[in-house]
Amino acid sequence: MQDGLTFRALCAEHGIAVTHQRQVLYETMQGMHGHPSPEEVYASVKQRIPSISLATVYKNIHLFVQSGVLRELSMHHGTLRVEMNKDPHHHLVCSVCKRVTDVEHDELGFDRLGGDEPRMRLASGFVVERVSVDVIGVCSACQAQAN
Amino acid sequence: MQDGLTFRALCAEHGIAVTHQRQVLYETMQGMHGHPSPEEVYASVKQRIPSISLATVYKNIHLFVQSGVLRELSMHHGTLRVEMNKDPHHHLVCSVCKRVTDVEHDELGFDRLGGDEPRMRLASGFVVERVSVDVIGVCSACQAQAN
DNA sequence: CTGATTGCAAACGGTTTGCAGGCTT
DNA sequence: AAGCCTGCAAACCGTTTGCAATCAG
Repeated sequence: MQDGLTFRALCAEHGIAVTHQRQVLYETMQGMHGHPSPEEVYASVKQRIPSISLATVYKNIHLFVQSGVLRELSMHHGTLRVEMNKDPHHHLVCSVCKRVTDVEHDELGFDRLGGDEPRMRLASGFVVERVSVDVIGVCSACQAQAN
Repeated sequence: MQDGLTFRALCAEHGIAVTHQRQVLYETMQGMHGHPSPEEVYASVKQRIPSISLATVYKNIHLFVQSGVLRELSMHHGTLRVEMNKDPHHHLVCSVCKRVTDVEHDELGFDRLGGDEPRMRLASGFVVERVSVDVIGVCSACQAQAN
């Protein structure tokens, strides 16, 4: 099965050990769309490995992210979320139901946003209240400490 | 004292009752800069009302935000943060120390970001890893339900 | 064989809730 | 007087940790 080979290669590439739970975890997550929470991932993986523990899910999600196996992750509505969409995109966060939906960069029309028209409506029907931009990186203080 | 008048007016305007702890809470928060967490606000308010409880701080922060007395709030590093900066701005989040710093829109130079140069450095020395844009608003499903 | 990884259970930190007494309107 | 607001303590939820047994390299 080629998935097996792929995962072995991935692990070798990133210098982490191949365990059964890691492989199943990885495959399961690849099959999930959106922004699954650890609990959701756990529930899904449990179908294939009923004995797996939530702690293992957490440990390995962190490992995947640290080692670069998983692309990125974002903190939304207070729980850890993993980003499954590998294409460049942004997020629509509903202030009522808190659901997070992806949008392509182009659909946003940034040239019209950010100014003085807070109530614009996107093609999807989403009414924009405000735009929050987070620039993630390393501050100069932490760069200095890194030596 | 004019602060008292201002706060009374604010409460009337937003239809909430005036209590001593609310007033002190509000004044204290106005005097804080950055993105204080409830614990930080609590510690600060405690200096003027030693008997205040953390639960009251939480309840009132939520009330302030709900009723519009406080401008906006953002969820960063998993804890509730209140936005004290009323000017339009964005956030620099350090991926190492997690500290959040404000940036004016202009300093970001969006025209150069978002493309294929992930490692640009801002004037402040902050090295950009990625940009995360959240568009907050109401999705069409929730608009339909609001009737 | 040695060290990393697992599963469990207990600890943890931030947040919320139920309740009895006190305060605002 | 009626009801909202407070402070306390317990509950809660998502996440982390310590540990002994097990597994990968």
